[in-house]
Amino acid sequence: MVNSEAKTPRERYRAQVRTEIKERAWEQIATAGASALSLNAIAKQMGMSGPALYRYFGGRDELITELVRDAYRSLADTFHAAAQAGSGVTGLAQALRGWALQDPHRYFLIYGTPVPGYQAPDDTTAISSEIMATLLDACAALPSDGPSTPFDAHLEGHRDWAGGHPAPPAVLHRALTFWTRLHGVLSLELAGHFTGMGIDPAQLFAAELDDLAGPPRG
Amino acid sequence: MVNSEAKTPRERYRAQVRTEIKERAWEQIATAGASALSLNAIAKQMGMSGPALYRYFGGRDELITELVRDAYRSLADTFHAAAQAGSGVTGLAQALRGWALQDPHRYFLIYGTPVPGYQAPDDTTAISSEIMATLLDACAALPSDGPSTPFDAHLEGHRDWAGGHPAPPAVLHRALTFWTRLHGVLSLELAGHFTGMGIDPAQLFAAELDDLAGPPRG
DNA sequence: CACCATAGTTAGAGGTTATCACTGAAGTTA
DNA sequence: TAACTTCAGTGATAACCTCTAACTATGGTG
Repeated sequence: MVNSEAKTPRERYRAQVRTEIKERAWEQIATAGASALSLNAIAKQMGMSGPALYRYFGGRDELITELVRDAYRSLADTFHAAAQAGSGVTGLAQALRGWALQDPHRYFLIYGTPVPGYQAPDDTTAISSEIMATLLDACAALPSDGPSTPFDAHLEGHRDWAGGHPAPPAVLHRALTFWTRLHGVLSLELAGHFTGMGIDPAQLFAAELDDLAGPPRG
Repeated sequence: MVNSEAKTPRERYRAQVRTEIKERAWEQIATAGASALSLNAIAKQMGMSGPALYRYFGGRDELITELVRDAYRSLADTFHAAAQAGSGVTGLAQALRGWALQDPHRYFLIYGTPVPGYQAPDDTTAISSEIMATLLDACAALPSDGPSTPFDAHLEGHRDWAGGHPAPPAVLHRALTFWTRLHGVLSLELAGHFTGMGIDPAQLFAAELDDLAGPPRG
């Protein structure tokens, strides 16, 4: 018998209830944000009473941690798929934006305001570097490169985060700015800071992407 | 008698208590984040009992709104001071970073994950455009300019947010990217996404700033 | 001094997370 | 089949939270 999946019926049931709880949690997060996530409400919605959920999750924080993990996993999968589609960094960027717009609260759960005491568990940083790896691959495939900047020199000495990826500093730099710039536009868009301004976030995003994927800056 | 300030002793007292409440609220936000702000705790800390605070603020939301307003005001003042110091966009950028690092939660209160039901009152958007105006002034003083991009054309038709500032689209574009790019680096830094990576956020920020203030991109 | 607007109080409704002791049912073993 | 063990779900309870309502007491003002 295979150890990994579907062992005892009890475990099957347990896993099913766990995923249903998470589904309800996602619904709740999608409508009201992570701060409004209520174990009580989820329990009531599932027809059972409050403390029952503590059989499945140690508490609110543990549930949120699990959701963060799932969100990271989802983004990593999206990135992998986009990378395999082979449309380079622009494909990755569009995949990122699509993923973010599909559920803004999920994006904020990862990249938004950090919750007070919470800190990401180790495996999320593993998934995070997985994401970074596919981004680095895409950036390495771009035509390189402009003059070396002082920051490139700094990166030469601090490339641990790249997980041993054999890319020149300029590529690391590009991946980093890809991340920060697109996050800059995206997070402001999702937070609604452009709504009152009348400008089109998609075009601003595209402009940043053009500047990123196009010219090796000089 | 002057209408504007220090009228009756009661109003003086009232204003004093209001500011003390806000001070405590800021302390609380600085340590535990905005989501953990508790009127009850503030009241207890001030030696009075819960509901007393409702004489001074309509509720939690109204207090937070006030804090958001103050945060905007503080940032606008910081920007004005930096602009008057006359060190251009780099001065503005450094002022922004210093202001953000001085109290990260205050930054997130403005530019972080939007709180569920809350939406900014009108006057905060007024302050926001005040900030944008000084940024536009600084950007207009930069040497211009590269080739016109498609997004510049879009901005030509959507420049309402600039509040009638007489700047060419390229300058509007630059101000916008100044905002989004620096916010990208800054928000990720404040959220701690660089801590495990070993890179220096200050240098990444500086690199983005160089790219922004230096070459009219091509 | 008398009056009254208002600051602050307690009580309470309704919400939350979380722990505890208990019940009852399901699965396991003799 | 009968006995036993494990565990899901329960209600009660504690300790918080926001916010409303009614009441008291005090300070400023006619």
